[in-house]
Amino acid sequence: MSTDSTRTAILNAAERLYAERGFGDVTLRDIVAEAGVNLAAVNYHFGSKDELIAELFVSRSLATNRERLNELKAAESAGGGRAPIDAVLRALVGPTLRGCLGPDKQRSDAARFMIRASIEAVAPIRKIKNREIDHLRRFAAAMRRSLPGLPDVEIYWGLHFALAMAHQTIRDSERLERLSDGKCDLDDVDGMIERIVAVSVLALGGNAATDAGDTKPAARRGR
Amino acid sequence: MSTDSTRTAILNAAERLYAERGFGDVTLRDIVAEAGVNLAAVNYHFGSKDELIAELFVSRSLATNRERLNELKAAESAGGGRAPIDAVLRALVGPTLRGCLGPDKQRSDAARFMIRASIEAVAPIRKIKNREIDHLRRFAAAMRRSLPGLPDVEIYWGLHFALAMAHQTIRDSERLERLSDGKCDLDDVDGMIERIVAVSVLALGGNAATDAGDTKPAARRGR
DNA sequence: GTCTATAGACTGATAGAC
DNA sequence: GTCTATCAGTCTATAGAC
Repeated sequence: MSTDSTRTAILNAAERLYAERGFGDVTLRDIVAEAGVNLAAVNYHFGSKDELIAELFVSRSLATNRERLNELKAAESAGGGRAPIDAVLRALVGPTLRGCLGPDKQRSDAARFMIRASIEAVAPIRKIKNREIDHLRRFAAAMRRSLPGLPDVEIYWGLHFALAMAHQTIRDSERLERLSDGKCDLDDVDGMIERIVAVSVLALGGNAATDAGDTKPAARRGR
Repeated sequence: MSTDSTRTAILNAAERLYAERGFGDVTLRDIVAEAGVNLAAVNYHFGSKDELIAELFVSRSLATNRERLNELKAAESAGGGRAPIDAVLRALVGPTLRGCLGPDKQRSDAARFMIRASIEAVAPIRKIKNREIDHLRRFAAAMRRSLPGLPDVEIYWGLHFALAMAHQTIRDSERLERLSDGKCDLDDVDGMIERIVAVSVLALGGNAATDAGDTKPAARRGR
C-alpha cells in the first residue's frame, strides 16, 4: 500500500458506482464500502462529497480538452496556421464523442461516468462547466481564421450547433437507438463524427471553402 | 377554499421554488413553508417527492406535445395529408422553444421549471422522458411522408439533430449568450426556430423538396 | 495517514390523533 | 384532509487512538 492508495481507491469506487447507478442513488457510505476504506477518509482526502465529484469530473474533462486542443493545433500546423473548417469542427466534437461512445468505450467506467455527468448535471459539475467558455473561445477563434468572411454571430451559432449535436447524441444515444430500431448505428463513432461535422459545415454555409463571401449563409430563410 | 386548494398550493409553490433554485436545493419543507401547508400534506396528496415532481413535469410536457401535434396536423391538412419538411420540423421544435425561451417566457415559473427539468434531469423526470418515443414516432412518420425517397436512417438522424439543437439551445442559452457576447439574440425565438429548421432541412439533404432521389444526402463525406 | 466512534443538522416518509 | 410527533437515513465534521 503506497501513500495514497486510499485516495485512488475512493476515486475508482466512486467513478464505478456513479457510472452504474447515477449520482442521486449513491451515498458516501456506498462508496467507502465499495472501496474498502473508512467514511472519514473521504472527508480527509476531498473535503466533501461535492469536491469528490468535482475532482472526478475535472480530471476527465481536462483530458478531453487537451485532446481537443492537440487535434486543433495539429490541423492548424498542417495548414500553416489555418485549418479547414471541417478539421476544426472534428477537433471540437471528435474527442468528446470518442470518449463517450463506441462499442468498447460504452462499458468503461470513465465513459459512463461522463455520460451520467452530462445527463444528470448535478450542482458541482454545473459550476465547472460554466468555466468552460474560455476553452470554447479558442475554437471560435480557429473557426474565424478558417472562415474569415463569416460574421461572428454565424460562427457562434455554428459552434453551438456542433456541440449541441455531439452532446445530445451522447445524452440520448439510448433513445435514438430505440427510436430508430437500431438503424442508427451508435457504435460507428467515426461515422457519427463525420455526420455531425458535415451538418455543422452546412450550417456554417458551405463546403469548407476558405472565403465565405456572402454574409447570410444557411439560416434565416424566413417563413 | 375548495376541496383541493392545498394540492394546487403545493403544486404552485413547488414549481416556483424549483424554477428558482433547482431540484437539488429545494426540500419538501421549503415547499410546504412557501405553500403555507403542512409537511404531511405532500405525502397525502402526491405520495412522495418524486411523484410531485413527476406530476409537475407531465402536465407541462403533455401541453407541449399537444401543441406540437396540433401544428403538425394543421400543416398536413393544409398540404392534403403531406406537409413540407420545414413545416414538420417547425411543429416539432417550435412549441418547445417558444415555451422555454423568449423575452417574457424566460421569467415565467413554468418555463423556468421546464428548463431546470431539461438541465438537471432528475430521476423521476428521466423515467417520463423515456416514454416519449411513441410521440416522436409520429413525427418520424410525418417526415417520411414529406420525404418519401429518403432512407429511414436519415430521417432518424435528422429528427435527432433537430431536437438536439432545440434542446441544447434551451439548456445552454446562458452559455451561448456569454460566449457570443450577446451577439446571438436568444430573445428572438422565431429567428432561432427558423435557424434550427433551416439547418435541419440541410441535414436532411436539401431544400424541402418533395422527392430526395439520392440516398446519401448531407452526411458521410469521409475524411 | 488511516481508522473508530460519534456528534449534530437535515432530509423524506409515516403512524396516529383529530 | 390536516395536523403533531417521530422514524430511519443521509451528510459533514471532528476528536482521539494507532
